[in-house]
Amino acid sequence: MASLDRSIVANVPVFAGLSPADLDVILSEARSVRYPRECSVFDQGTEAHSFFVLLHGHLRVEKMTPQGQQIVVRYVSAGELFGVAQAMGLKEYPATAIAVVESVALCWPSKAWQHLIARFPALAAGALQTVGNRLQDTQARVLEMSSEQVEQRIAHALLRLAKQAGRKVERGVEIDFPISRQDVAEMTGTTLHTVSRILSAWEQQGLVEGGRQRIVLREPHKLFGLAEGRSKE
Amino acid sequence: MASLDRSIVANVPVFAGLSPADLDVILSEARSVRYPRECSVFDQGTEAHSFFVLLHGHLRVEKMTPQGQQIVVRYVSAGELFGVAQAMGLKEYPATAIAVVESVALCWPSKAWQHLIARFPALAAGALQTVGNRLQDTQARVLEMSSEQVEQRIAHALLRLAKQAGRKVERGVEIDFPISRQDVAEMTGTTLHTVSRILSAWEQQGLVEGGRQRIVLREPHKLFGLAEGRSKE
DNA sequence: TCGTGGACTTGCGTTGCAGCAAACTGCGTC
DNA sequence: GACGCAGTTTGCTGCAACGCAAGTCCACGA
Repeated sequence: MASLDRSIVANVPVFAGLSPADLDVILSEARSVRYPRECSVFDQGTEAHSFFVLLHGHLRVEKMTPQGQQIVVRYVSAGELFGVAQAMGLKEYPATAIAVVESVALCWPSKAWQHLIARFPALAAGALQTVGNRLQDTQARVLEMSSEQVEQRIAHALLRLAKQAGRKVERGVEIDFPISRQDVAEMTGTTLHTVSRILSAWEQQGLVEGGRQRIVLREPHKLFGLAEGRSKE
Repeated sequence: MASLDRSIVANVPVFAGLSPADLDVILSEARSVRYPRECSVFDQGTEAHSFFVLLHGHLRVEKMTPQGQQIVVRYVSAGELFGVAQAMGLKEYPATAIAVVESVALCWPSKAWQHLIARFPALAAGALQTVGNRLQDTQARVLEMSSEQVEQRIAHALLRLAKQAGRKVERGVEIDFPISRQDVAEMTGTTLHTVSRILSAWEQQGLVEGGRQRIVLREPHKLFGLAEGRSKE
Protein backbone atom coordinates (compact mmCIF):
# COMPACT_ATOMS: atom_id res chain seq x y z
CA MET A 1 0.00 0.00 0.00
CA ALA A 2 1.17 3.50 -0.74
CA SER A 3 2.39 5.09 2.49
CA LEU A 4 0.30 7.88 3.90
CA ASP A 5 1.57 11.40 4.02
CA ARG A 6 1.31 13.17 7.33
CA SER A 7 -0.15 16.27 5.70
CA ILE A 8 -3.48 14.47 5.46
CA VAL A 9 -3.85 14.53 9.21
CA ALA A 10 -2.59 18.05 9.75
CA ASN A 11 -6.00 19.16 11.03
CA VAL A 12 -6.78 16.23 13.29
CA PRO A 13 -6.92 17.56 16.85
CA VAL A 14 -6.17 14.20 18.40
CA PHE A 15 -2.74 14.24 16.79
CA ALA A 16 -1.89 17.72 17.99
CA GLY A 17 1.17 17.63 20.19
CA LEU A 18 2.87 14.88 18.23
CA SER A 19 6.03 15.52 16.28
CA PRO A 20 6.16 14.89 12.50
CA ALA A 21 8.42 11.91 13.14
CA ASP A 22 5.98 10.44 15.66
CA LEU A 23 3.15 10.97 13.20
CA ASP A 24 5.01 9.04 10.55
CA VAL A 25 5.36 6.10 12.90
CA ILE A 26 1.68 6.20 13.79
CA LEU A 27 0.57 6.57 10.19
CA SER A 28 2.76 3.71 9.09
CA GLU A 29 0.46 1.36 10.93
CA ALA A 30 -2.72 2.75 9.40
CA ARG A 31 -4.47 2.07 6.17
CA SER A 32 -7.09 4.22 4.55
CA VAL A 33 -10.49 2.86 3.60
CA ARG A 34 -13.30 4.26 1.48
CA TYR A 35 -16.93 3.77 2.50
CA PRO A 36 -19.71 4.33 -0.03
CA ARG A 37 -22.90 6.04 1.03
CA GLU A 38 -25.13 4.08 3.43
CA CYS A 39 -22.35 1.58 4.04
CA SER A 40 -21.56 0.67 7.65
CA VAL A 41 -18.06 1.23 9.04
CA PHE A 42 -18.69 -1.01 12.02
CA ASP A 43 -21.72 -2.62 13.60
CA GLN A 44 -23.04 -2.62 17.14
CA GLY A 45 -22.22 -5.85 18.90
CA THR A 46 -19.42 -6.96 16.59
CA GLU A 47 -15.83 -7.30 17.71
CA ALA A 48 -14.05 -3.97 18.07
CA HIS A 49 -11.22 -4.84 15.69
CA SER A 50 -10.21 -1.32 14.68
CA PHE A 51 -10.23 2.32 15.59
CA PHE A 52 -10.48 5.14 13.09
CA VAL A 53 -9.95 8.75 12.14
CA LEU A 54 -12.39 10.19 9.63
CA LEU A 55 -10.58 11.96 6.80
CA HIS A 56 -13.50 12.93 4.65
CA GLY A 57 -17.26 12.65 4.76
CA HIS A 58 -19.84 12.25 7.52
CA LEU A 59 -20.97 9.29 9.60
CA ARG A 60 -24.13 8.69 11.53
CA VAL A 61 -23.60 6.73 14.75
CA GLU A 62 -26.71 4.91 15.89
CA LYS A 63 -27.57 2.64 18.74
CA MET A 64 -30.38 0.17 19.19
CA THR A 65 -32.18 -0.82 22.36
CA PRO A 66 -32.74 -4.50 23.17
CA GLN A 67 -36.39 -3.82 22.29
CA GLY A 68 -35.49 -2.59 18.83
CA GLN A 69 -35.90 1.15 19.28
CA GLN A 70 -33.14 3.10 17.60
CA ILE A 71 -31.51 6.44 18.39
CA VAL A 72 -28.89 8.54 16.67
CA VAL A 73 -25.99 8.90 19.07
CA ARG A 74 -24.16 11.54 17.07
CA TYR A 75 -22.71 12.51 13.73
CA VAL A 76 -18.99 12.22 13.05
CA SER A 77 -17.27 14.81 10.87
CA ALA A 78 -13.86 14.85 9.19
CA GLY A 79 -10.92 15.02 11.58
CA GLU A 80 -12.58 13.11 14.40
CA LEU A 81 -11.31 10.02 16.16
CA PHE A 82 -13.98 7.32 16.49
CA GLY A 83 -14.49 3.63 17.10
CA VAL A 84 -12.20 3.63 20.13
CA ALA A 85 -14.30 1.00 21.88
CA GLN A 86 -11.33 -1.17 22.69
CA ALA A 87 -9.46 1.71 24.31
CA MET A 88 -12.48 2.26 26.56
CA GLY A 89 -12.29 -1.34 27.68
CA LEU A 90 -15.04 -2.73 25.47
CA LYS A 91 -14.59 -5.82 23.37
CA GLU A 92 -17.48 -4.96 21.07
CA TYR A 93 -18.59 -1.78 19.38
CA PRO A 94 -21.43 -0.27 21.42
CA ALA A 95 -23.04 1.32 18.35
CA THR A 96 -23.18 1.22 14.57
CA ALA A 97 -21.47 3.79 12.33
CA ILE A 98 -22.85 4.42 8.87
CA ALA A 99 -21.52 6.71 6.15
CA VAL A 100 -24.21 9.23 5.25
CA VAL A 101 -22.14 10.40 2.30
CA GLU A 102 -19.20 8.76 0.62
CA SER A 103 -16.45 8.84 3.24
CA VAL A 104 -12.80 8.00 3.80
CA ALA A 105 -11.24 6.95 7.09
CA LEU A 106 -7.87 5.94 8.45
CA CYS A 107 -8.03 2.62 10.20
CA TRP A 108 -5.75 1.02 12.78
CA PRO A 109 -6.04 -2.43 14.31
CA SER A 110 -7.26 -2.11 17.89
CA LYS A 111 -4.34 -4.04 19.25
CA ALA A 112 -2.02 -1.27 18.07
CA TRP A 113 -3.60 1.04 20.64
CA GLN A 114 -1.74 -0.39 23.63
CA HIS A 115 1.74 0.10 22.28
CA LEU A 116 0.92 3.39 20.57
CA ILE A 117 -0.17 5.10 23.78
CA ALA A 118 2.74 3.55 25.67
CA ARG A 119 5.07 5.15 23.18
CA PHE A 120 3.14 8.38 22.61
CA PRO A 121 1.40 9.58 25.78
CA ALA A 122 0.13 12.63 23.90
CA LEU A 123 -2.07 10.28 21.95
CA ALA A 124 -3.71 9.02 25.12
CA ALA A 125 -4.21 12.59 26.27
CA GLY A 126 -5.83 13.43 22.94
CA ALA A 127 -8.12 10.42 23.10
CA LEU A 128 -9.10 11.31 26.62
CA GLN A 129 -10.10 14.76 25.44
CA THR A 130 -12.10 13.34 22.56
CA VAL A 131 -13.99 10.96 24.80
CA GLY A 132 -14.37 13.69 27.40
CA ASN A 133 -15.95 16.02 24.88
CA ARG A 134 -18.32 13.31 23.85
CA LEU A 135 -19.25 12.77 27.46
CA GLN A 136 -19.96 16.48 27.83
CA ASP A 137 -22.15 16.45 24.74
CA THR A 138 -24.06 13.41 25.90
CA GLN A 139 -24.63 14.89 29.33
CA ALA A 140 -25.82 18.09 27.73
CA ARG A 141 -28.29 15.99 25.82
CA VAL A 142 -29.57 14.37 29.01
CA LEU A 143 -29.98 17.83 30.45
CA GLU A 144 -31.93 18.95 27.41
CA MET A 145 -34.16 15.91 27.48
CA SER A 146 -34.88 16.46 31.16
CA SER A 147 -35.65 20.10 31.05
CA GLU A 148 -36.72 21.17 27.59
CA GLN A 149 -39.78 20.78 25.41
CA VAL A 150 -39.57 19.02 22.10
CA GLU A 151 -39.49 22.25 20.11
CA GLN A 152 -36.45 23.52 21.98
CA ARG A 153 -34.67 20.20 21.67
CA ILE A 154 -35.14 20.17 17.92
CA ALA A 155 -33.90 23.73 17.66
CA HIS A 156 -30.81 22.81 19.67
CA ALA A 157 -30.19 19.73 17.57
CA LEU A 158 -30.39 21.66 14.30
CA LEU A 159 -28.11 24.39 15.57
CA ARG A 160 -25.57 21.81 16.67
CA LEU A 161 -25.73 20.10 13.31
CA ALA A 162 -25.31 23.42 11.54
CA LYS A 163 -22.29 24.25 13.66
CA GLN A 164 -20.71 20.89 13.05
CA ALA A 165 -21.59 20.39 9.42
CA GLY A 166 -23.17 23.57 8.17
CA ARG A 167 -22.51 24.91 4.69
CA LYS A 168 -23.29 28.53 3.89
CA VAL A 169 -25.71 28.92 1.04
CA GLU A 170 -27.34 32.07 -0.25
CA ARG A 171 -30.55 31.50 1.69
CA GLY A 172 -28.90 30.53 4.98
CA VAL A 173 -26.99 27.56 6.37
CA GLU A 174 -27.58 24.11 4.94
CA ILE A 175 -26.80 20.89 6.73
CA ASP A 176 -24.19 19.33 4.55
CA PHE A 177 -25.47 15.78 4.28
CA PRO A 178 -28.77 14.00 3.73
CA ILE A 179 -30.78 13.91 6.96
CA SER A 180 -34.36 12.78 7.32
CA ARG A 181 -37.04 13.89 9.80
CA GLN A 182 -36.76 10.40 11.24
CA ASP A 183 -33.06 11.03 11.95
CA VAL A 184 -33.85 14.29 13.72
CA ALA A 185 -36.53 12.48 15.71
CA GLU A 186 -34.01 9.86 16.79
CA MET A 187 -31.58 12.58 17.84
CA THR A 188 -34.09 14.38 19.99
CA GLY A 189 -36.07 11.53 21.48
CA THR A 190 -39.29 12.29 19.72
CA THR A 191 -41.24 10.98 16.72
CA LEU A 192 -41.04 11.54 13.00
CA HIS A 193 -44.53 13.05 13.12
CA THR A 194 -43.75 15.65 15.72
CA VAL A 195 -40.55 16.71 13.94
CA SER A 196 -42.42 17.04 10.67
CA ARG A 197 -45.12 19.15 12.29
CA ILE A 198 -42.61 21.47 13.95
CA LEU A 199 -40.46 21.89 10.85
CA SER A 200 -43.59 22.63 8.83
CA ALA A 201 -44.58 25.29 11.31
CA TRP A 202 -41.10 26.80 11.17
CA GLU A 203 -41.14 26.75 7.40
CA GLN A 204 -44.39 28.76 7.49
CA GLN A 205 -42.64 31.33 9.66
CA GLY A 206 -39.64 31.39 7.33
CA LEU A 207 -37.23 30.04 9.93
CA VAL A 208 -36.16 27.00 7.96
CA GLU A 209 -36.49 25.55 4.52
CA GLY A 210 -37.08 21.85 4.08
CA GLY A 211 -37.02 19.21 1.43
CA ARG A 212 -36.41 15.55 1.05
CA GLN A 213 -33.58 14.75 3.49
CA ARG A 214 -32.59 18.38 3.37
CA ILE A 215 -32.71 21.15 5.95
CA VAL A 216 -31.65 24.77 5.51
CA LEU A 217 -31.65 27.15 8.45
CA ARG A 218 -32.69 30.54 7.18
CA GLU A 219 -32.81 32.37 10.48
CA PRO A 220 -30.31 30.68 12.81
CA HIS A 221 -30.55 33.56 15.19
CA LYS A 222 -34.28 33.24 15.67
CA LEU A 223 -33.90 29.49 16.05
CA PHE A 224 -31.38 30.16 18.77
CA GLY A 225 -33.98 32.24 20.52
CA LEU A 226 -36.39 29.33 20.39
CA ALA A 227 -33.73 26.94 21.66
CA GLU A 228 -33.11 29.15 24.66
CA GLY A 229 -36.77 29.03 25.48
CA ARG A 230 -37.74 32.59 24.69
CA SER A 231 -41.34 32.31 23.72
CA LYS A 232 -42.12 33.38 20.16
CA GLU A 233 -42.97 37.06 19.88
CA MET B 1 1.59 14.85 56.21
CA ALA B 2 1.71 11.17 56.97
CA SER B 3 2.52 9.32 53.78
CA LEU B 4 -0.23 7.21 52.29
CA ASP B 5 0.06 3.48 52.18
CA ARG B 6 -0.61 1.84 48.86
CA SER B 7 -2.88 -0.73 50.47
CA ILE B 8 -5.62 1.88 50.66
CA VAL B 9 -5.90 1.94 46.90
CA ALA B 10 -5.63 -1.80 46.36
CA ASN B 11 -9.19 -1.96 45.02
CA VAL B 12 -9.10 1.06 42.75
CA PRO B 13 -9.55 -0.17 39.19
CA VAL B 14 -7.91 2.86 37.67
CA PHE B 15 -4.64 1.90 39.34
CA ALA B 16 -4.73 -1.69 38.16
CA GLY B 17 -1.71 -2.42 36.02
CA LEU B 18 0.62 -0.24 38.01
CA SER B 19 3.46 -1.70 40.01
CA PRO B 20 3.67 -1.11 43.77
CA ALA B 21 6.65 1.14 43.19
CA ASP B 22 4.75 3.21 40.64
CA LEU B 23 1.86 3.46 43.05
CA ASP B 24 4.10 4.83 45.75
CA VAL B 25 5.28 7.56 43.40
CA ILE B 26 1.73 8.46 42.44
CA LEU B 27 0.48 8.41 46.02
CA SER B 28 3.37 10.57 47.17
CA GLU B 29 1.80 13.47 45.28
CA ALA B 30 -1.65 12.98 46.78
CA ARG B 31 -3.24 14.12 49.97
CA SER B 32 -6.36 12.76 51.54
CA VAL B 33 -9.28 14.97 52.44
CA ARG B 34 -12.40 14.37 54.51
CA TYR B 35 -15.76 15.79 53.44
CA PRO B 36 -18.62 16.00 55.92
CA ARG B 37 -22.13 15.20 54.80
CA GLU B 38 -23.72 17.70 52.37
CA CYS B 39 -20.37 19.35 51.80
CA SER B 40 -19.28 20.03 48.23
CA VAL B 41 -16.04 18.55 46.88
CA PHE B 42 -16.01 20.86 43.90
CA ASP B 43 -18.48 23.22 42.26
CA GLN B 44 -19.70 23.56 38.71
CA GLY B 45 -18.00 26.44 36.96
CA THR B 46 -15.06 26.77 39.34
CA GLU B 47 -11.48 26.17 38.28
CA ALA B 48 -10.63 22.47 37.94
CA HIS B 49 -7.72 22.56 40.36
CA SER B 50 -7.71 18.90 41.39
CA PHE B 51 -8.70 15.38 40.47
CA PHE B 52 -9.74 12.74 42.96
CA VAL B 53 -10.19 9.13 43.90
CA LEU B 54 -12.96 8.39 46.35
CA LEU B 55 -11.73 6.21 49.21
CA HIS B 56 -14.83 6.05 51.31
CA GLY B 57 -18.40 7.31 51.12
CA HIS B 58 -20.73 8.40 48.33
CA LEU B 59 -20.99 11.55 46.26
CA ARG B 60 -23.85 12.97 44.25
CA VAL B 61 -22.77 14.71 41.06
CA GLU B 62 -25.25 17.28 39.88
CA LYS B 63 -25.43 19.72 37.04
CA MET B 64 -27.48 22.82 36.54
CA THR B 65 -28.92 24.24 33.34
CA PRO B 66 -28.46 27.93 32.53
CA GLN B 67 -32.18 28.24 33.33
CA GLY B 68 -31.68 26.85 36.80
CA GLN B 69 -33.07 23.33 36.35
CA GLN B 70 -30.95 20.74 38.06
CA ILE B 71 -30.24 17.10 37.30
CA VAL B 72 -28.30 14.36 39.06
CA VAL B 73 -25.57 13.26 36.69
CA ARG B 74 -24.53 10.23 38.72
CA TYR B 75 -23.45 8.91 42.08
CA VAL B 76 -19.79 8.20 42.81
CA SER B 77 -18.87 5.25 45.02
CA ALA B 78 -15.63 4.30 46.75
CA GLY B 79 -12.81 3.33 44.41
CA GLU B 80 -13.84 5.63 41.58
CA LEU B 81 -11.76 8.26 39.87
CA PHE B 82 -13.61 11.56 39.48
CA GLY B 83 -13.13 15.25 38.86
CA VAL B 84 -10.85 14.64 35.87
CA ALA B 85 -12.16 17.73 34.09
CA GLN B 86 -8.68 19.04 33.35
CA ALA B 87 -7.63 15.76 31.75
CA MET B 88 -10.63 16.03 29.44
CA GLY B 89 -9.49 19.46 28.34
CA LEU B 90 -11.78 21.53 30.52
CA LYS B 91 -10.58 24.39 32.63
CA GLU B 92 -13.62 24.34 34.87
CA TYR B 93 -15.59 21.57 36.54
CA PRO B 94 -18.69 20.88 34.47
CA ALA B 95 -20.71 19.77 37.49
CA THR B 96 -20.90 19.91 41.26
CA ALA B 97 -19.97 16.98 43.52
CA ILE B 98 -21.52 16.75 46.97
CA ALA B 99 -20.89 14.19 49.69
CA VAL B 100 -24.17 12.46 50.54
CA VAL B 101 -22.54 10.79 53.51
CA GLU B 102 -19.29 11.60 55.25
CA SER B 103 -16.62 10.78 52.68
CA VAL B 104 -12.87 10.63 52.18
CA ALA B 105 -11.04 11.22 48.91
CA LEU B 106 -7.50 11.29 47.63
CA CYS B 107 -6.73 14.52 45.88
CA TRP B 108 -4.05 15.46 43.33
CA PRO B 109 -3.39 18.87 41.83
CA SER B 110 -4.61 18.86 38.22
CA LYS B 111 -1.24 19.93 36.92
CA ALA B 112 0.22 16.65 38.13
CA TRP B 113 -1.87 14.83 35.53
CA GLN B 114 0.37 15.69 32.59
CA HIS B 115 3.57 14.30 33.98
CA LEU B 116 1.87 11.35 35.67
CA ILE B 117 0.41 10.00 32.43
CA ALA B 118 3.65 10.70 30.60
CA ARG B 119 5.43 8.55 33.13
CA PHE B 120 2.69 5.95 33.66
CA PRO B 121 0.78 5.27 30.46
CA ALA B 122 -1.30 2.66 32.30
CA LEU B 123 -2.82 5.52 34.24
CA ALA B 124 -4.01 7.15 31.03
CA ALA B 125 -5.43 3.86 29.86
CA GLY B 126 -7.28 3.49 33.15
CA ALA B 127 -8.66 7.00 32.98
CA LEU B 128 -9.80 6.40 29.43
CA GLN B 129 -11.72 3.35 30.59
CA THR B 130 -13.27 5.27 33.44
CA VAL B 131 -14.43 8.05 31.18
CA GLY B 132 -15.48 5.51 28.56
CA ASN B 133 -17.68 3.70 31.05
CA ARG B 134 -19.25 6.95 32.04
CA LEU B 135 -19.94 7.72 28.41
CA GLN B 136 -21.62 4.33 28.02
CA ASP B 137 -23.75 4.94 31.08
CA THR B 138 -24.77 8.38 29.91
CA GLN B 139 -25.66 7.11 26.47
CA ALA B 140 -27.68 4.32 28.04
CA ARG B 141 -29.53 7.01 29.90
CA VAL B 142 -30.30 8.90 26.70
CA LEU B 143 -31.58 5.66 25.24
CA GLU B 144 -33.80 5.11 28.25
CA MET B 145 -35.15 8.63 28.15
CA SER B 146 -35.93 8.27 24.46
CA SER B 147 -37.64 4.95 24.55
CA GLU B 148 -39.01 4.22 27.98
CA GLN B 149 -41.88 5.40 30.12
CA VAL B 150 -41.24 7.07 33.42
CA GLU B 151 -42.08 3.93 35.41
CA GLN B 152 -39.46 1.88 33.59
CA ARG B 153 -36.87 4.62 33.93
CA ILE B 154 -37.38 4.81 37.68
CA ALA B 155 -37.12 1.03 37.95
CA HIS B 156 -33.87 1.10 36.00
CA ALA B 157 -32.49 3.92 38.12
CA LEU B 158 -33.26 2.12 41.39
CA LEU B 159 -31.76 -1.12 40.16
CA ARG B 160 -28.61 0.69 39.09
CA LEU B 161 -28.36 2.39 42.47
CA ALA B 162 -28.87 -0.92 44.23
CA LYS B 163 -26.15 -2.53 42.17
CA GLN B 164 -23.73 0.31 42.80
CA ALA B 165 -24.52 1.03 46.41
CA GLY B 166 -26.91 -1.62 47.62
CA ARG B 167 -26.68 -3.09 51.10
CA LYS B 168 -28.42 -6.35 51.85
CA VAL B 169 -30.89 -6.09 54.68
CA GLU B 170 -33.32 -8.71 55.95
CA ARG B 171 -36.22 -7.35 53.94
CA GLY B 172 -34.33 -6.82 50.68
CA VAL B 173 -31.69 -4.45 49.34
CA GLU B 174 -31.37 -0.99 50.77
CA ILE B 175 -29.74 1.92 49.00
CA ASP B 176 -26.84 2.75 51.22
CA PHE B 177 -27.14 6.50 51.49
CA PRO B 178 -29.86 9.11 51.98
CA ILE B 179 -31.72 9.73 48.74
CA SER B 180 -34.88 11.76 48.31
CA ARG B 181 -37.70 11.38 45.77
CA GLN B 182 -36.49 14.67 44.36
CA ASP B 183 -33.07 13.09 43.72
CA VAL B 184 -34.67 10.15 41.92
CA ALA B 185 -36.73 12.58 39.88
CA GLU B 186 -33.59 14.46 38.85
CA MET B 187 -31.94 11.19 37.83
CA THR B 188 -34.81 10.10 35.63
CA GLY B 189 -35.92 13.37 34.12
CA THR B 190 -39.28 13.53 35.80
CA THR B 191 -40.86 15.28 38.77
CA LEU B 192 -40.90 14.72 42.49
CA HIS B 193 -44.64 14.15 42.30
CA THR B 194 -44.53 11.42 39.72
CA VAL B 195 -41.75 9.59 41.57
CA SER B 196 -43.70 9.77 44.79
CA ARG B 197 -46.83 8.43 43.12
CA ILE B 198 -45.00 5.52 41.52
CA LEU B 199 -43.08 4.58 44.65
CA SER B 200 -46.33 4.67 46.62
CA ALA B 201 -47.95 2.34 44.11
CA TRP B 202 -44.98 0.00 44.31
CA GLU B 203 -45.07 0.07 48.06
CA GLN B 204 -48.73 -1.02 47.92
CA GLN B 205 -47.69 -3.96 45.77
CA GLY B 206 -44.86 -4.82 48.15
CA LEU B 207 -42.14 -4.14 45.59
CA VAL B 208 -40.33 -1.49 47.61
CA GLU B 209 -40.34 0.00 51.04
CA GLY B 210 -39.92 3.70 51.48
CA GLY B 211 -39.22 6.23 54.13
CA ARG B 212 -37.69 9.59 54.54
CA GLN B 213 -34.71 9.65 52.16
CA ARG B 214 -34.69 5.88 52.30
CA ILE B 215 -35.50 3.24 49.70
CA VAL B 216 -35.44 -0.53 50.13
CA LEU B 217 -36.02 -2.83 47.19
CA ARG B 218 -37.96 -5.81 48.44
CA GLU B 219 -38.48 -7.56 45.12
CA PRO B 220 -35.60 -6.58 42.84
CA HIS B 221 -36.55 -9.33 40.45
CA LYS B 222 -40.05 -8.03 39.90
CA LEU B 223 -38.68 -4.52 39.55
CA PHE B 224 -36.38 -5.83 36.87
CA GLY B 225 -39.40 -7.16 35.07
CA LEU B 226 -40.97 -3.71 35.16
CA ALA B 227 -37.75 -2.11 33.95
CA GLU B 228 -37.70 -4.42 30.95
CA GLY B 229 -41.19 -3.33 30.09
CA ARG B 230 -43.04 -6.53 30.84
CA SER B 231 -46.46 -5.33 31.85
CA LYS B 232 -47.42 -6.10 35.42
CA GLU B 233 -49.11 -9.46 35.85
C1' DT C 1 -42.58 18.66 75.41
C1' DC C 2 -43.82 21.40 71.77
C1' DG C 3 -42.86 23.80 67.44
C1' DT C 4 -41.04 24.18 62.87
C1' DG C 5 -39.53 23.01 58.49
C1' DG C 6 -38.31 19.74 55.14
C1' DA C 7 -39.72 15.53 52.98
C1' DC C 8 -43.40 13.18 51.29
C1' DT C 9 -48.33 12.11 49.69
C1' DT C 10 -52.38 12.69 47.02
C1' DG C 11 -56.31 14.66 44.32
C1' DC C 12 -57.54 17.27 40.31
C1' DG C 13 -57.34 19.82 36.04
C1' DT C 14 -54.53 20.49 32.01
C1' DT C 15 -51.67 19.57 28.06
C1' DG C 16 -47.85 18.30 25.10
C1' DC C 17 -46.95 14.82 22.48
C1' DA C 18 -47.41 10.05 20.96
C1' DG C 19 -50.00 6.86 18.25
C1' DC C 20 -52.84 5.82 14.47
C1' DA C 21 -54.43 6.55 9.89
C1' DA C 22 -54.47 8.24 5.43
C1' DA C 23 -52.95 10.99 1.79
C1' DC C 24 -49.29 13.38 -0.77
C1' DT C 25 -44.74 14.05 -3.26
C1' DG C 26 -40.42 13.77 -5.27
C1' DC C 27 -37.01 10.57 -7.00
C1' DG C 28 -35.05 6.64 -8.99
C1' DT C 29 -36.04 2.84 -11.98
C1' DC C 30 -37.78 -0.21 -15.33
C1' DG D 1 -43.38 8.01 -19.22
C1' DA D 2 -45.49 5.33 -15.70
C1' DC D 3 -44.72 2.91 -11.51
C1' DG D 4 -43.44 2.22 -6.83
C1' DC D 5 -41.29 3.33 -2.79
C1' DA D 6 -39.30 6.03 0.72
C1' DG D 7 -39.79 10.16 2.82
C1' DT D 8 -43.08 13.42 4.29
C1' DT D 9 -47.38 15.91 5.69
C1' DT D 10 -51.46 16.44 8.39
C1' DG D 11 -55.77 15.53 11.03
C1' DC D 12 -57.70 13.33 14.94
C1' DT D 13 -57.81 11.00 19.40
C1' DG D 14 -56.11 9.46 23.82
C1' DC D 15 -53.39 9.47 27.70
C1' DA D 16 -49.12 9.75 30.51
C1' DA D 17 -47.21 12.91 33.06
C1' DC D 18 -46.83 17.69 34.55
C1' DG D 19 -48.24 21.59 37.43
C1' DC D 20 -50.71 23.22 41.14
C1' DA D 21 -52.51 22.97 45.60
C1' DA D 22 -53.58 21.25 49.91
C1' DG D 23 -52.59 18.51 52.89
C1' DT D 24 -49.77 14.69 56.29
C1' DC D 25 -45.85 12.86 58.48
C1' DC D 26 -41.58 12.81 60.68
C1' DA D 27 -37.01 14.43 62.54
C1' DC D 28 -34.76 17.58 64.92
C1' DG D 29 -33.88 21.53 67.82
C1' DA D 30 -35.41 24.66 71.39
